[in-house]
Amino acid sequence: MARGAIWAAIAGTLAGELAQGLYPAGAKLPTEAELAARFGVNRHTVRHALADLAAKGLVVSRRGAGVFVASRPTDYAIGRRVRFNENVTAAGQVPSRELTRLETRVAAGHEAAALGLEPGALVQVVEGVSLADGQPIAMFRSVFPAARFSGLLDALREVPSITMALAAAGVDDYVRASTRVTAKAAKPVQALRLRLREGAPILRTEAVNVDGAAVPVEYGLTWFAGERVTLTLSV
Amino acid sequence: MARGAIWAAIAGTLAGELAQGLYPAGAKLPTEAELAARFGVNRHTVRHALADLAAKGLVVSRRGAGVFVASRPTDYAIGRRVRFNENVTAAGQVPSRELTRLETRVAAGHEAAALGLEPGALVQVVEGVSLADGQPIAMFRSVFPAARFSGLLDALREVPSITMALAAAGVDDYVRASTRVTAKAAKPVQALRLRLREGAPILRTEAVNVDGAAVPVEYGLTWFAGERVTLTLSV
DNA sequence: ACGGATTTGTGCGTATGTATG
DNA sequence: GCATACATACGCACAAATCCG
Repeated sequence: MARGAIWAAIAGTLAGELAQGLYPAGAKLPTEAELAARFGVNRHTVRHALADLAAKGLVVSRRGAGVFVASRPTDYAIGRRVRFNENVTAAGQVPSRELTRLETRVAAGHEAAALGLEPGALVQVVEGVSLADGQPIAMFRSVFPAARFSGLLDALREVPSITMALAAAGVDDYVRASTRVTAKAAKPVQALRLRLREGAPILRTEAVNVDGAAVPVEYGLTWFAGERVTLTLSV
Repeated sequence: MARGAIWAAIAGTLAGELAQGLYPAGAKLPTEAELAARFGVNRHTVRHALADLAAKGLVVSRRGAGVFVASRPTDYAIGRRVRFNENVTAAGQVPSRELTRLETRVAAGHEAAALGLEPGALVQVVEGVSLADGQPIAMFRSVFPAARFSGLLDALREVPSITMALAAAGVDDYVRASTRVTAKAAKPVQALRLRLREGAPILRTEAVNVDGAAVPVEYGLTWFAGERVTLTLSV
């Protein structure tokens, strides 16, 4: 700890305590004065450390109120190629997911249309929650043509990502063909799953992913916790 | 100027002078003490402004040496999927381009070979300069099979990127199949276009892009201003 | 090669402004 | 209105890296 600047050591200590979950997301940190006393340094030195953490997106400060644990990830890139795991790992977090439904059923009208299927065709449906460092980031529902991906549901139980399950089904690459983004208020069930209050802002994206031959492989709806995610639209 | 923090006003003033090209890339800014005297503020206030500029990637400071104008963009990702606009926008800059040539002609031997065409086949050729925030980043020459992309030149006049022009021609996705990188010295014409001195280092990349069916759609040469770009090879 | 001057980095102390609760 | 807490700004001092004669 001796080598390097004092502020860097303090920032590292605080970052460790944040990663450890000592302070829950949204919690208020001790005041700058208290932190200065704790580490035995001037308040400016604490501020330098906090500025570093703020630049990394770990904390957010509000004048007159305090310094709070940021709800990460701050940014979620939405481009032609979106991989949840890449977004999360790029933010230095650990991605995980919980599956809440796996089923094969008849496609709804808009699902069949989005996937270019005949009305009444069968589809595989997977629903679940995506988490970063254990905190819910988004709910998702993905719909796949059942005729092409017969073993997909089994694969999804085995591997940790949709990308890998599709790869096992022979789709080694896919791109986002279209995306629509709307803002909604959280319904009770959504608020429960995403650990939000009812009525909290939700970002809803609707996307169609296609393979290299432009054939639709997935029709996906995702509901992001608006307070924890900023969608970044690239191109 | 009165509203807002002093450091923010100073940062804005300096950012404007940088954007104006008052200091060339790589040049040394006045010392913190000099800037403090110029703006009539404490050195800490100048440091706050410089820290802000550094966070935005506009300047780089070296202890004992000084503060220097950053040569942006620092990184230019070269992967299987390269889109100039994505690289530039990811760096927080505004992409643009100037077309210097649009023509249809007989393919040269190496061009036909790269695109898998018969010798003597016709190709569409577009040449131009890519800029980020108005500063030249690279010269490019792209060659396309004329038989497949008859309306491409017209599309290129309409849309701001090659990716979009190809999309209009039915290629909604393409990947970089091969890339070769060499280093050259700027020739007089290149130095003029890229606003470099003659003999300045140039990074020359030669790439073949293919569509989802592995059919070549573009043979491209790009000459990057070596002093302003670092190519990052990924995958 | 060396040493002093220069320049940025770090840290403390103090004072005042401004938003919050 | 009042106390609290972060934001800004000034001043001083020394350390560390670089530069130059």
